[in-house]
Amino acid sequence: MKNTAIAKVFQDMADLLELKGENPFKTRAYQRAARTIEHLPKEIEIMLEEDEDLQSIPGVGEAIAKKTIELVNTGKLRVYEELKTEFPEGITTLLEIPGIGPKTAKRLSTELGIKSVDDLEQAITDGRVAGLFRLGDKTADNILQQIQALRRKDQRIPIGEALPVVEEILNALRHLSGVKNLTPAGSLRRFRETLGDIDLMGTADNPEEVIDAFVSLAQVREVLAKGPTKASVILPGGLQADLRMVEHDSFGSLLQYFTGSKQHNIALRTREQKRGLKLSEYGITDTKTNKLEKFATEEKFYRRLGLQYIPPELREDQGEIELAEKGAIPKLIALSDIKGDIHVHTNWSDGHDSIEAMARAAKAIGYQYLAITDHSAGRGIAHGLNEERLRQQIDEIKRLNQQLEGIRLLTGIEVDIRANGSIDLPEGLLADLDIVIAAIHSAMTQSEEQITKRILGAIENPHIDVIAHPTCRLLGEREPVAIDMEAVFRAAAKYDKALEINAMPSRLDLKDIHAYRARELGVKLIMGTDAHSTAQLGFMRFGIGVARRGWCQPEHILNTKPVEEILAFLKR
DNA sequence: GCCGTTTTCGGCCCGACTGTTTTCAGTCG
Repeated sequence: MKNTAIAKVFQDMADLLELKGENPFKTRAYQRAARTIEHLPKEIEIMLEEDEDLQSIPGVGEAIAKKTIELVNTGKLRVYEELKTEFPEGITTLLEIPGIGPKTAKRLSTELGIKSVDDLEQAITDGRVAGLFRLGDKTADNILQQIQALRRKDQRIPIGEALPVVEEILNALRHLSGVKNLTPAGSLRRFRETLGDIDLMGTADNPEEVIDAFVSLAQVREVLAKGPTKASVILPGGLQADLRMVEHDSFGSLLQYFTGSKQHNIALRTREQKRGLKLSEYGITDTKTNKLEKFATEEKFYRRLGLQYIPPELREDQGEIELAEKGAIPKLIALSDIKGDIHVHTNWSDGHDSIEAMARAAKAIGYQYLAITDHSAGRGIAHGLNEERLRQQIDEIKRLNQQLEGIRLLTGIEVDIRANGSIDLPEGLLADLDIVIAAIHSAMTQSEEQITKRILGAIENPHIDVIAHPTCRLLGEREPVAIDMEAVFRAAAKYDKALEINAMPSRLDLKDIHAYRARELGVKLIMGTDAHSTAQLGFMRFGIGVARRGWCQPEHILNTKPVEEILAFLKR
């Protein structure tokens, strides 16, 4: 059983225990374990194979470890099955409605027999909900509105869609006089791959003016709330954005608080509580003297706690606080470390721009090299290159390399791994290229065994250097294929092949925990944008976000290295 | 149910808002 499935059982157990009115700390223990397991870079199945102690996972103790083993071995959990029989099916779906917690859900279920969101909607319209003790018209109406909002609202939005909109907004507000520190917080600042909402914050001499400008922006569809220092609006796509303006001298603790993650902040506060310090968005209070200390920057906030600064991407309660204590936070990769892009398309296949335009754009970014990797002529891929056209392209690139100064083009291909595992270009031709990237573009519904076999075959192929987007997922559009990633990582390490972090924001494949695990196993990683136009070369920053969330340093990513070293790797 | 540079038992993050109430329970982030 995979980690995601295990996590789901424990999350569901937490919900049911909460409904049952169990000790809230027990409930929280299950929630914490669920969250940690969901984001664990290593599959628990693998941990057990290697005789690793599950209690080394933070938040997993004797009881949850035992239950986890039962789940992995039998595919079921006896206490969970029993717990489920105590409640009507579907009751936990009520908890997904904002404003409904365990107490209300339980009462709706026992007093009105509500089993689903549809039941609830009916009961509100009937007036039955407003008739309950301690619930009234207003509460019932709010719940109804939340139900409708939930139905309208799209799922979590990929960061690639949200970030450009947010930047437009911030740029529009930044030029107002007296504005400082305008920045995103929350999951956007931590660079999570999808976002539930947008948190923005800043300081200004005249905050009200900034709030006024914010709610009158062209992007704003609806203003939900507006006060002197805070406003909430709805952006296109149903995305909610909150702007909060604060005092200059307490900006640091506030930004820290609203950046989260919630788990990171809880861990931090629990730690400091024992030392007599109380942490909040306003600052740090000494519980003896009751004196509040304010912080203008996050750096000063962490320093006061005796901690090294923790980059937002690491704030997930995955061991970063312990490292910061020892001063051992890794120096994460930054966009400026990247020396070239190794995965782009041109108008020779399905890209928009010429090779030369791509080269000039890459040079303008400051890259030393750019690998041209158009599609091969595989089935279903628009204008893929056959043998003859690829030969022509190689000649064209050689010609351009003589002309262009300050940028080196590498010849390459994104070759298709066919459904039967074969490669759709002859090996002799692949041998003539600087870089060969292989990827799956078809037959994505095959079994885990078949897909994994296709990828492993490509890794073992001596002409192939890089595997691109192995899970083939498209955020919000296509689920990842069934694939044994642990086997992929181990084969890549064994055959010294690079795995791509595809920086296209709809892919981000490898994702954060994959990058983490691959790095842990010593797999070389490489960053490609998969750009189909000059503008898309800018996708690199999304890949950097994934790499940073995977705790990657420059040395873990091949294209932080100069062209000679990349070529040495490719020609090895 | 987890966890320990005060503890193997007795704690467990913090503050704010809302609606329904005569002082607060429930929920959220």
